[in-house]
Amino acid sequence: MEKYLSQLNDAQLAPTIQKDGPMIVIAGAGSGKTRVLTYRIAYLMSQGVDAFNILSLTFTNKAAREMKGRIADIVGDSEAKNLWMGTFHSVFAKILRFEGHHLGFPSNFTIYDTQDAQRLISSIIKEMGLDKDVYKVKQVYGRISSYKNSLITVKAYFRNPELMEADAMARRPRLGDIYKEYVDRCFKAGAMDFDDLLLRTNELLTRFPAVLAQYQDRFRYILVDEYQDTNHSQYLIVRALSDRFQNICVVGDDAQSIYAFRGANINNILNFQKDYDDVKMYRLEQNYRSTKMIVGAANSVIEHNKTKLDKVVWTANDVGEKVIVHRSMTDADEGRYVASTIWDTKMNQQLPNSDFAVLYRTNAQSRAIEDALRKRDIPYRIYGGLSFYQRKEIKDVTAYLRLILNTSDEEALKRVINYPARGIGQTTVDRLIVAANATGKTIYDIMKNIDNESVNINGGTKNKLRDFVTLIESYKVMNQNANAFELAEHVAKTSGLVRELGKDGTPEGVTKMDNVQELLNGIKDFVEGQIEVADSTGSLSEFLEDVALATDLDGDKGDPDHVALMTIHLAKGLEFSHVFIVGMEEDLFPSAMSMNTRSELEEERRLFYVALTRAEKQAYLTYTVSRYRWGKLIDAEPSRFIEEIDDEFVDITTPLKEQRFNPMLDASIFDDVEPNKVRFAKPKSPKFKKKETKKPEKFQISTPKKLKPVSQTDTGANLFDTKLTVGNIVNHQRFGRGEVLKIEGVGGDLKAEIKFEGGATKKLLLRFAKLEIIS
DNA sequence: ACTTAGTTACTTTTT
DNA sequence: GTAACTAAGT
Repeated sequence: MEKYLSQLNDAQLAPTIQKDGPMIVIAGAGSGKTRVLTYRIAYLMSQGVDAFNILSLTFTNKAAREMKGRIADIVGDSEAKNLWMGTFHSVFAKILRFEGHHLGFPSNFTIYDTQDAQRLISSIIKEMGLDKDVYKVKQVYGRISSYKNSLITVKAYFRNPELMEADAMARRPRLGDIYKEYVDRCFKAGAMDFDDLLLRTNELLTRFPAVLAQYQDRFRYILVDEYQDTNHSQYLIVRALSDRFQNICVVGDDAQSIYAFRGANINNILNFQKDYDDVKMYRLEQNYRSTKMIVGAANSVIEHNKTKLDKVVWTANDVGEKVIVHRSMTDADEGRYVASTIWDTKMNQQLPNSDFAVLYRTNAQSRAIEDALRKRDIPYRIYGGLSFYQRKEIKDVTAYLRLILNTSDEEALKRVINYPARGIGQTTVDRLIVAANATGKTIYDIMKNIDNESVNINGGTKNKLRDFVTLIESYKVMNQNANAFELAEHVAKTSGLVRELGKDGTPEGVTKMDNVQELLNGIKDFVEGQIEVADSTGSLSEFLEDVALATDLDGDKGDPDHVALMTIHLAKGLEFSHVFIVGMEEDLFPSAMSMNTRSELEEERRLFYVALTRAEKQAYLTYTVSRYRWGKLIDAEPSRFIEEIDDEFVDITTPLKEQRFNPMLDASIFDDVEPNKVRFAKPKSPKFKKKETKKPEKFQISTPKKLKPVSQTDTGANLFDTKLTVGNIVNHQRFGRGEVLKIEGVGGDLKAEIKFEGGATKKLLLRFAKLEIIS
């Protein structure tokens, strides 16, 4: 242990070896907080604390796994295995499996992901006969989620006139009723959503003092990482569990709080000292990660925030290079700049691809970067976005598995009852739901007893329902003996799912089939891997729990030498030698939706701070003059954050305020094309060049708004009067090669029907589709 | 009950 | 620029 402790500086050592009592570590970016946490746990164990008595909560499963690995290196595998380590959600899901029966939940309860939850809310809104344009599913879900995070239960909601009034004012007086129905239905389905995992834990600990006492006694030492991102619900759990021994160590950085939008409460970290007696506070301010330039730039940015703790991050590292700011004309140019800079840098300095990361504010920005990297043959990987487990074909398979474990799972049932199609339509399902709601039974129970139920369903359909129940029952029997992989494979084959996907010969269909195969492989790996793990049985339910709480960051397979593409949120906690932060534009970063209040803007700024501090050696900021967004070309303005960096830390290669590219002033090349419809992605069209020198006078006499709208026909003809004819072989970026079968429509509505290799026939708007004519 | 065409919202971030 | 959802037609 001495050997490890000697690796720490004085500031890191102090919190590491404070064994008992409440403490908070304010850890600046790159200051070695993970090291403090891991060594502290190892230290506790070396001081005789039993691993069983330590609970360590992290922000991602990946962080937990890595930390556990590092501790295992110090104290040995077998000891490290006994640590409770994971995200709030995964740890308390596990506890709820044991204790949920106190609350009336079965141990095999389902975890509803966001999609399941929103579907249920959507059907409730429909059943209640409410206007879906007033009660927007996402907004309703958001409200309910924030209530749960603030521990406002249905009861509490109806006791609080202010909340009810607020919803009534927002033209949603029935919100409380939806909330109530949603909670009831989840309960009946034996399901918890993400927020429930925390809310129900709170309920458990509050209502059952004996249970609380048991876990208080068990978790004598509690450590919480990324404390700045905890919400009220998580805060209360930590409070309750640590109340007896008060051996609580929280680590965080208020400057990196970026999850307020999902209920994280920055006050948890700002007020920690008031919550416990005699709190020891430590600060880690020396940054070991970045150059002086990057640290200086980041510090000067965060200075603009009003709400923050006093902390000065400094570094003894080299001065390094200034942050480079680069302007591009369009998002495609931006991608090219990023790709060519990566290429040049890695060639000149002999660096691996994995030294580079491209960070963006929104997932939608990844496409332009991807295209550019692909053209340069630079290996990359996109993190986040739609996770593997959220894809339709994967959710369909897991829905069968969920239903086998928990036939009350309403969302799983609705998903698969008629997929693949077996003649059970919406009407039948609606009637079953009505019957279920009226009797208090689950839909599955109604189906099982269909002969004795008074439902208005005809004999033929009843037979189909019986067949479905028989199918599921046969799976349940199999589940008693087979392992998760055998069962999943059997289900995929016999349910007709695989047959259904096999019929679809399109590239997408093939991909889907591959994905299902990958899922099955994953289950196989899981089953085999779990045999060695002591507290695991390799059961189907365990696999599904992993799936429900998995994120894309978790699995990292394939060639490790790739450029990483991800959102800034996802990049928190990671570091790269060279970091590109793209889309540094007003309305994008800071996001247009986060500029209404100071606190929202400050969160965006912290996000920028997080992005900058990911870089070890070099940070690049790029912005465009106009960007293709929502299928349209939008003018962009450099982000205010660029100017907030002190001049001494940045190298602005192109002045920010230079006359921006304006199609109206400089658009002779586009002739009479309507300016906001101009698409730069087609510069090869011969018409563009031909008209470059013609008719500038049109623009001198018209302002953009008064400009007579050009008819669709003209626009289309100018832009897309390519040589595309029936019979051409074309290449599409995503769909691959195909043959043009038909061309229809006029002008901007010009469509081509293309039969792609593999059999898919698609109608594409030529205005949007990027087609390359091969022959 | 299934198929097709049309519409919409997505594009702020995620356990 | 598309996927997912909805409404109308068969």
